Amino acid sequence: MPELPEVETMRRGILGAVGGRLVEVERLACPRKPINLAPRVDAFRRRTTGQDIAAIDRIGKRVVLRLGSGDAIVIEPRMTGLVLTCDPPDPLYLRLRFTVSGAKLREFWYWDRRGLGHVRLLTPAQQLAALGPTKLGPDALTVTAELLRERLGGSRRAIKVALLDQKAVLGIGNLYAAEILFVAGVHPAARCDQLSRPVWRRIADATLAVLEEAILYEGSTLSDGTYRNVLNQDGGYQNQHRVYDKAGEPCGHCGAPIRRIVQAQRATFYCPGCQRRK
DNA sequence: CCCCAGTCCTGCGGGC
DNA sequence: TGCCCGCAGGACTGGG
Repeated sequence: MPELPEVETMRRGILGAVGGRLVEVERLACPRKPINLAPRVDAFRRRTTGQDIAAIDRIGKRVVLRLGSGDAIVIEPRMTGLVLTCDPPDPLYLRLRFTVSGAKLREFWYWDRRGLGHVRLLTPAQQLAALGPTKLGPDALTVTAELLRERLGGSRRAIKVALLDQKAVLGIGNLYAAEILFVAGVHPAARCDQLSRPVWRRIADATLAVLEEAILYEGSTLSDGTYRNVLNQDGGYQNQHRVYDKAGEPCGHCGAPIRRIVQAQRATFYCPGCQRRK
C-alpha cells in the first residue's frame, strides 16, 4: 500500500520526464474497468496534450505532475496503484499510458490492480481547494516535536489513529504508523493529550528516521507483492519491519510476542514490552 | 470535535 | 480438494 516512501519512490522514478512535453495521456482499455478520470477523457486529453512537464512533486501519498499551463495531474494510488516505466507486473491492470517527448524518459504507465486509485487534472484553484493547507497537514518529512504537539497535543484520540489523519500530518499510513511508534517506544493506544514533550520528540525523531530509511530502501513490498518500484522490482524495507504484520513473532529487541489489535477498524501491531503508554 | 460504518475494488488465505 | 467468506486499508461520506 503506497504511503509516503513508496510514493516518493514513484516520483523519483519518473523525474526523467521533467523538462519534456506530454505527447499524450492515453486511457487504456483495461478489461476490468477503465479508470475514472476527472475531468472526463476528452477534456483531460485536450488540456494535457502538448503541455510541458515543469516539475514532478509529491504531496503526501500523491504524485503531482506540474504542467506548463498551471494545471496539475494528480496521481493518487491508494491501495494498489503503481507508476511504472517498464513492463507491468500484469498488463491486465494497466490504466493509463503517458507518452513524453524531449526528455530522457519517453513513456510511463499508471497501473492499478484493485482500481481504487484516482487520477485527476486540477486547475490552480482546484489544487488549492483539494490539496491546500486547509485539507492537508504538513508533510511528514518536515515534522518537528513542536509541530506534532501543536497539531495533535489537544486531541483525545489514540496516537496511532491520529498519525493516520492526513489533515494532521501528511503521508503516514497504517504500516509506517506502526513502525514509527515502535521506534519511538510509544504504545499505539496512548492518548495524544497525555503525551509529554519528550515523547513528542521521540515520535518526531522516529517519523523522520523511519520514513527516510524506508525511502532509501525504496519502500515496502508486502507478501501480496503488490507494491513495486517503477522498474517492477520489490522494495527492500519489508525486511527492516519491526512489528508490521508480525503478530505472534518475537520482538527483535525484547523477545516479547508482537501483538495485533484493532484501532479505528484497522490492524495495529506493536510490542507490549517496548512500547509504553507515556 | 471525533467516532463509526459503509463505499470502492480484487486477490488471497482460513475455515469448513 | 474445493469453495466461499472475510480481510486487507486510503480516502471519503453521512449519521450520531
